[in-house]
Amino acid sequence: METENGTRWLSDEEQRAWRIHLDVSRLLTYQLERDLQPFGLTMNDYEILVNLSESEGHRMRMSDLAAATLQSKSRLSHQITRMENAGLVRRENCESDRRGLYAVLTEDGWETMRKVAPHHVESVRKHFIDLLSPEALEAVHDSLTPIADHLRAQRGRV
Amino acid sequence: METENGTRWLSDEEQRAWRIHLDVSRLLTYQLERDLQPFGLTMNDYEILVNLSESEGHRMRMSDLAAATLQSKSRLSHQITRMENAGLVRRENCESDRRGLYAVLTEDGWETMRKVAPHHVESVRKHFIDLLSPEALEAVHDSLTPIADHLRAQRGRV
DNA sequence: CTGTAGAAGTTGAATTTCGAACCAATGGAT
DNA sequence: ATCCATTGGTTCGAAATTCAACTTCTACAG
Repeated sequence: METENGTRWLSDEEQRAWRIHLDVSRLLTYQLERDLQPFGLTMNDYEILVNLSESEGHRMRMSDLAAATLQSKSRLSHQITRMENAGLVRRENCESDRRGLYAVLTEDGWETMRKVAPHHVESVRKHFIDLLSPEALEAVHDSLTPIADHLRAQRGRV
Repeated sequence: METENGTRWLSDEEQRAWRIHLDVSRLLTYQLERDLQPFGLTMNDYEILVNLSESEGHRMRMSDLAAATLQSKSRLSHQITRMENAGLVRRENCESDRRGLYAVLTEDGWETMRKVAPHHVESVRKHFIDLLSPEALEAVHDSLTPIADHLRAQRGRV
């Protein structure tokens, strides 16, 4: 599986596994995005709502939120501005650290979350979870976990 | 695992598997994108180069290319324009169907491909393939395949 | 033939994302 | 106390993406 210049090319199995992972991840976000559209939300919006909903006080520091959702600060900042305009969240400043800001779920944001969540879960089931046997589910989880760890470690590195 | 309103919420295992898949797919594209940056290419660029390289005559119809790379026609059109400006591909029209266009790899595009491919493969290995045991690789492939099929079937549906 | 629905691609404007530069506040060193 | 390197966040301009409108051509029904 190695050639003159020393490159370890992918075997057929490796190729296939890699391709399928790539395709699924793209097709899946495409589909979930689509299922969310009728509610006027994007996956990004939704994920932020989830994170805030699960946090106490329905609030999170901007940087924590950025880290949790794997977005750049810049991108999150824009994102929150849009959601603020849509009335889903508001910014509140943080008195313990005067540089800091909280993104806080509004009543409207909370309501939206409660309304949309069941549909989104249904969507995730239909297009992913329910297509996996319990064993497959476990296999996927166990296989992917070390990769996630590895990638998170790389994340900040130069 | 079901609640009053009939929603089948995700179990903890399901949650975890789902989250990890999502995270891996994001972290991975982020990382691969990064590894490609020194060569002045994006994953999109690269994927188009691959597709063209593997096609006979180093050419593909725009719509086939769009389908193969899961992009919209519009997006592909812009993408090819950029790559054309970068000298990696050129458009050629198709005499069998006068609406049609081929995207064709230029000599430069081909050279770039040959130069970059080993690094990209190395990157895919380092951040994905080599972190999976052969069994895990097979499990991932087998688990994800039906999902990909399902999603491709949904794809065009209204 | 002719008309017309649909396919192939492009275009342009609006939106989103990225990256770098920026400002303000913090927490240690000295 | 005073630097000053870092952290938290925003902003700006450039690049990428989306969405709808548009043109040209094909295919095929009548």
